[in-house]
Amino acid sequence: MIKTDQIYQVLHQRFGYQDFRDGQLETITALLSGHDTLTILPTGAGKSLLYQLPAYLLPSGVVIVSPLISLMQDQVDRLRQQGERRVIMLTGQLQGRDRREVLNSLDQYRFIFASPEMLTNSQVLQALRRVRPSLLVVDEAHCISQWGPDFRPEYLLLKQLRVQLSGVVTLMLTATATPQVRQDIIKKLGLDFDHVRQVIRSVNRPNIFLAVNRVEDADAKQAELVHLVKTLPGPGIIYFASRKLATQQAIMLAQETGLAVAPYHAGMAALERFNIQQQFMANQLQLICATSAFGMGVDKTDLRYIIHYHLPANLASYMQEIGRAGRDGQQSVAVLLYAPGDEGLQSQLTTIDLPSEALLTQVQQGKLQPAVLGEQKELFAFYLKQGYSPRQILRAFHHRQHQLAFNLQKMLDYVGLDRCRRSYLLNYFGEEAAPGQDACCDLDQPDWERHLPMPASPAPAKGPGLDWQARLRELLNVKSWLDKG
DNA sequence: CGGTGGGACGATAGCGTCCCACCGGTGCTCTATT
Repeated sequence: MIKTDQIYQVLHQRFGYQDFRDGQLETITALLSGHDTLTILPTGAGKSLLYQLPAYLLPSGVVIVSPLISLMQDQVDRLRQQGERRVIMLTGQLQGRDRREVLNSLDQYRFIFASPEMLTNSQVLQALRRVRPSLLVVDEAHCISQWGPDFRPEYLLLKQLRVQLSGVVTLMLTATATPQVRQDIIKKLGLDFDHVRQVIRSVNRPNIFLAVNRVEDADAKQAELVHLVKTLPGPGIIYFASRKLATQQAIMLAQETGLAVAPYHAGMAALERFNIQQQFMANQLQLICATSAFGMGVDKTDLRYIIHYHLPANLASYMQEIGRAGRDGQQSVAVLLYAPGDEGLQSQLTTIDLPSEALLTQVQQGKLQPAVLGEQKELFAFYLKQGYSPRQILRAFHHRQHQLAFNLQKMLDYVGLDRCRRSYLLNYFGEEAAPGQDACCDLDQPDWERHLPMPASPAPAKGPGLDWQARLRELLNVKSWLDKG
């Protein structure tokens, strides 16, 4: 049994902190006494320490499941800066002899980072079984619920991974999860809800003002967007549900406002995406026009506004996206622009084209190639390979469709509210309504745009060789934003 | 659902209008060609 003073000793000596922050000791104690734990803490609250510290008290390695290679890279870099050398990242980059060597000596690593896809590879799994890890960490655990069923189904195989690792103690980490999502995460990992310790802190962000600006049509929305970007101090992010529009509006806003703007979406080259994120962090860009691809791992503290040009798919995504504002505690705003009919795009995006049962059956029996299943062929092939019957698969997807439609409806209900938006959001996240506060939402303060105590924008950085306008021209010249839409 | 691009058509020489089909987000890994 590990004692509390041993925990503090590691905290002082290894990490150089005097004391824990809210939720940290509770989580670490639960893990070290063998309890599976779900911890929900806001970004910046020190979630990495929750597994880094136990790693120095446990007898074997810690496996961390992460949805993005860039997130893993950040963690690996940070650990190496702290002087930790026993860190490895298992990705598709690691091939051939290097890969064999790493897998053969996997037990010498203290921190093993990997994607869910990599963890279900049979060679990796075999190596992991030899390691007998002491702790499995699921970072950004809401991805299991959000992405697992219809985008990255390997997330659902983590349940089997846990069994094969003899029910390894599991830590689930996220910044936002509704009660429904919490239950879903626990269930999809094959854990028993009643036996999982939950360390949950409020998702309320009192310094983020909430507003919905209703407009008549696309033209009015355009005008409102320009008005907001000219009025609100930056830096900021505008979210779109289409790559093309994100790119077009970035160009338009650069011209209209003279700000340093760049688009960001998954159709752009990795290097370009990396550069844009770096420039944004360094204040060389003041505004990003992005799809939902932008955000995870973006830890910029002084974001002043998040505007949504389109509806997000659900309130959980909305909360994650607006939660990127105001991490410095200063006044910030989240404005959702809504024109009648906007929900059409999002409802289309969340519609899965379901094949007929007959077609699925023929693919299952090998009479037809999975290609006949259309764009979602890999997804359906995955479930068939897992041994589900066509009927089971279709039933599950019908259920999923209802759930997605229901979640979108909740998002629309938020738009149409006639009472405090914050109370509604907090209720949705299973919390009591917060006590009244000065700057809350547009329904309490319709004239908010004139009265919010917004801090000034930081001066854009203009170091030598960091001229954003030249960068913009360069990007425009290669037309890469437009070609890859 | 709504925006957009292409083609047909009409009325008359360079272009407007209408209709229809199509598209729209998120990332990992592995494998076969340039």
